[in-house]
Amino acid sequence: METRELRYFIAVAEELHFGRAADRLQMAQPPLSRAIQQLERRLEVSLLERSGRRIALTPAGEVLLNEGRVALDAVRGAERRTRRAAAEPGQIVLATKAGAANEVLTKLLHAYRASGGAHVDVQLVGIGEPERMLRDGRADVALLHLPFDETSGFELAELHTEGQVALLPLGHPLAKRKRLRVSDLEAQPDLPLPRWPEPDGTYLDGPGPAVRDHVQLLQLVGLGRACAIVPESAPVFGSALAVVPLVDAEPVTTVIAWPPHLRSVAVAELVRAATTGASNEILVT
Amino acid sequence: METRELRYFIAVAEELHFGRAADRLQMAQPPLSRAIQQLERRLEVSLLERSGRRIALTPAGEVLLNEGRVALDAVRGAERRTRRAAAEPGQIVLATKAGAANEVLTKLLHAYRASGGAHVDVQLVGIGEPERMLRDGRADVALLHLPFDETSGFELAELHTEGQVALLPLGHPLAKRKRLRVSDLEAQPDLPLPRWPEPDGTYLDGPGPAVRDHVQLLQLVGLGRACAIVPESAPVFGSALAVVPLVDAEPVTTVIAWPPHLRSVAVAELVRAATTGASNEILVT
DNA sequence: GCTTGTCGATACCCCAGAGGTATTGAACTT
DNA sequence: AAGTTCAATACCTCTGGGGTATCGACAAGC
Repeated sequence: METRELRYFIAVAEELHFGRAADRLQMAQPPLSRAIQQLERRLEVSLLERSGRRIALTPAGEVLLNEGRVALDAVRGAERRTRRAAAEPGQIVLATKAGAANEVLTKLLHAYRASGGAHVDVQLVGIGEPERMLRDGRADVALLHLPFDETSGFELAELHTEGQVALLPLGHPLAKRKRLRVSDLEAQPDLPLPRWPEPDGTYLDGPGPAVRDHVQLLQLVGLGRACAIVPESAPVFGSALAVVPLVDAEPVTTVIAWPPHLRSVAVAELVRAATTGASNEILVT
Repeated sequence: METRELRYFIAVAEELHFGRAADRLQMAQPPLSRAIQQLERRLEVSLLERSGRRIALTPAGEVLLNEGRVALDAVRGAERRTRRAAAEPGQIVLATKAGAANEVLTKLLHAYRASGGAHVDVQLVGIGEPERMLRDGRADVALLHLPFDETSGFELAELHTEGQVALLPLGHPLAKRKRLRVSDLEAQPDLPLPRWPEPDGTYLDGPGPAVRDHVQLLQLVGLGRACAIVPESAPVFGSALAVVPLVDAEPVTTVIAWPPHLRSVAVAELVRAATTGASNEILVT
């Protein structure tokens, strides 16, 4: 199976519409229809249910959609990392969520520099981006946050675990409490929890305001439009917000993640610096 | 980048010889040379060092070799699992090393059957094969053994941990001891430890006999040609061998592994049955 | 009911490019 | 210097991927 065929199938499977898929692939519809038929003939598998002019995925089609996405990411990752290895020899790209894991990151970079490591290009990006960048090869390592990021397929080392706190507007009744439970926050219809984007960038329906980044979140809380649950170390800047510990929120673990089977000495050295600096252990080897 | 190009490059990078690589790919040498040049031109990266008529990999070439292997496996895995999903709906292929993890496996299958799961096709295969089968899609789940198998890129759940024991021919001086250390075995030049195959099927040089499977191993020990270090639960059948506990051998952990991002309900159910039956926890989610 | 619009499949054409053979030319070996 | 090895080049063939025009089935509108 060629990556071209995979790209075509994934486009069709996601759009469930040959015309739109062809559009997205910048090609005409007839060759796309033919390519999918040919793929089905070669695999000897029916991937699409063509009842009338509606199309739906067969169970086998579902499998190829899921596995194909992973495979395509792996190919793209290989290509990008090869390009970067040639263009900037010895350089490493580290991706992390802007505003998160600040202390961990600075400690990590200091330890790495002290050990004489190569140049690290730190990319501070949006929600969910570090994971995507690591998957498609735009990054060599990433700092991810469990349980929010999907880490399957990566190798990990744990760096830091912390509790979460509630952010509330000053003057709110709950703001004076010494500690809170998550259910206390959920019981406030006037102060809903915000909605974060799904991996595909869309938002699920719900009462809370849709939120994109940390700054926006702080602003919304300050305006009394939402409350929030954030890791203890999340910066609150000078915002006039109340911070109340949560006793039953899931703890957040910061991990350093890298693609499997990595042989890059630079990345290995960075991981070593990170883990010995934080004196933590490796989860998966 | 197309999988064809990846296949070609990997063949050349492994053989470091266009003629042999072309041979392996069942094609003529000139089109292969051209394909690689074209790949380098498209990526704008020099992958091979052509000094005279010798060939060597550039650093970028090393990256592409490593990452490309993983990516190719992912594509092949997607294809095979799609084929199997269509050919045998609901069926799961579980791969494990023949003769290993017997009790764990039977307990697992019982728990799964009790929970009303689908049909499981159990493949008992050779050293290192379960891992390969999981990587290239011939299996949906595998029982692997840490620290021997390479588990990077998979999701895992721990099932069982056990110590290792020494196997010695009856009558050997060490056979009467109550316990041994690994260094005791290594200090016996007349009774070397056997050599197991590397992932590529070749054997490293060394004093011990090259060994392929468990039966062969038991025979060699019985003949007084080798000693062995095996997990406690490894079956010794009726062989007349001495079994002595080892106090400092690395413990062996049996894990159930599956490809990342799996949405198959059948596999999820099997993993659930395995972990609740063994009452153990999941390592990576 | 007939029309119109939508959407996937078919028919037919074109040419980029993948693969083959014959050959060259550079780099080692003897 | 002659011979050998091995990648690169020249040149040819033809598969098959992509385009346009069109058909045929189905749904909605009047």
